[in-house]
Amino acid sequence: MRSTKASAGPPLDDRTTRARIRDAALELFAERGVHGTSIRDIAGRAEVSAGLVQHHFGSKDGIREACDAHVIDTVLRQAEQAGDGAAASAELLASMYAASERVVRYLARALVDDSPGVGALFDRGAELTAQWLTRSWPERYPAGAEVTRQRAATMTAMHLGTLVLHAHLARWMGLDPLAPGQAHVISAAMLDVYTAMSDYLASETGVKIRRALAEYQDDLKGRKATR
Amino acid sequence: MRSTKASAGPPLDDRTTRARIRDAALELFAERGVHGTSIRDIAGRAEVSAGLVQHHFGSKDGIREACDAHVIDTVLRQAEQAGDGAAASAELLASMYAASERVVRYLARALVDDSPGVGALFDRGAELTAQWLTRSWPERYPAGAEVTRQRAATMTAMHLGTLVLHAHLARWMGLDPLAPGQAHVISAAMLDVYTAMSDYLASETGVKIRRALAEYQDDLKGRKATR
DNA sequence: CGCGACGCAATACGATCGTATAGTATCCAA
DNA sequence: TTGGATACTATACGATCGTATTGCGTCGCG
Repeated sequence: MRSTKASAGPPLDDRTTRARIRDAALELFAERGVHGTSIRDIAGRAEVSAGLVQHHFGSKDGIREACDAHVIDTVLRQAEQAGDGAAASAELLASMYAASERVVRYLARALVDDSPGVGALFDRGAELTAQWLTRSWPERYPAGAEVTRQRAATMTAMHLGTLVLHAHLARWMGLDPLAPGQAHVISAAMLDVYTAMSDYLASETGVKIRRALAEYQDDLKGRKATR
Repeated sequence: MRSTKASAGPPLDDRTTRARIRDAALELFAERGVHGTSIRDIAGRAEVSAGLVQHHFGSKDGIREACDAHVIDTVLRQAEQAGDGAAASAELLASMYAASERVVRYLARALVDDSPGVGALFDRGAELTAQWLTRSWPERYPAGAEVTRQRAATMTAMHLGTLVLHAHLARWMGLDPLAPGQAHVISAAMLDVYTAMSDYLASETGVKIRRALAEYQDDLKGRKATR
């Protein structure tokens, strides 16, 4: 049924009814979260019966796992192509934006909806960032050191923050950064923020702030050591 | 009942049973999201009956609004005290961490659970950041300009990203940045990331990247103008 | 003393949820 | 031709949800 008969052979996977259901789930999970979406909602958007959703994915958790798997597959595939050039996470993000809007929107929600699979994606991004830090400043960020892990994780969270909080950015900037072709706005803005902060930290005030924080941390470390 | 009789007169608000219910709601909403939390869950954690929750807040949406109002009140109160020194958002974040762990954890979830009230908090943070940008670089970030709005919103999202993604940071760094007394780890890491990126952007590669992006944006602008 | 107001629990209700089951149509292989 | 997968719909069931209702005890105040 549903004709088009397309190519002759194997169940190529995509654009099948199963894929349409999965895409509907991706969209609704991204919009309302997993808890806020019912199987009947998904069936409605995919224009099939609720029973069919269950037939293809077994359970609601099955749909979620299928969504996670599809997103992970897409992201990792893009990550390979993006190479490991400098600022890996920024490029990776950009290529993902271009790959599939649906996947990116789901990813943005899944990062705070604690899906175990998508959590591994954060880890992968943080790992790439850590490697980049070590490559750029080997003596400052040794591989595996605590400081390297902390900086890499924080930087990853900052970059992904612009993804996760896209709704607020859209409201405040008057344009949706997840809409097709708008990703560069965020990339440019992040780069510009780094540039501005670079100036700021070189200023008199910036030097003072850095020194104050360094002293505070030394103090903290000293107190911990003598405790 | 519940003795202590405390002060004589009016329902002073806090530590009343009503406040205990609200705190339980704050915790559960933060942990599982609004959709993932039932009124009976809240009643269970507050050790009261489900009917009492309804009696105090009217409906589930009423509880949510009460949580939002309490968080907004707490945050704004902290924002006043924190002054408007440099890097306002960082200081504001730090003082909030110290004020109430429960409030911060709820805020982290509410920022991606689209609560209208908490959305206004993002706006307030972005506005403070925009003002700081304009004060620091008046010619580069004029008040009200599009570039100022974009940079301020992006910077705010980057900083709040470390809040919203705290679970991933906790997993990757081996310590919960929202635990009492751990906020400085993120502050220090963010500052260090800015410092590192400052070095990077001054390097040969960094200059090349910035030039490439500038050309890309000029190209984009030109194409839009001649279209 | 009495009588509302309030804090609180218990129960009941309709709606909706995830899921199980039964049934129909279609198509490929023996 | 037939028979069993496969794709798909329809319906039903038990659990849980938000909410409304009712009732009980305990104050404060006339």
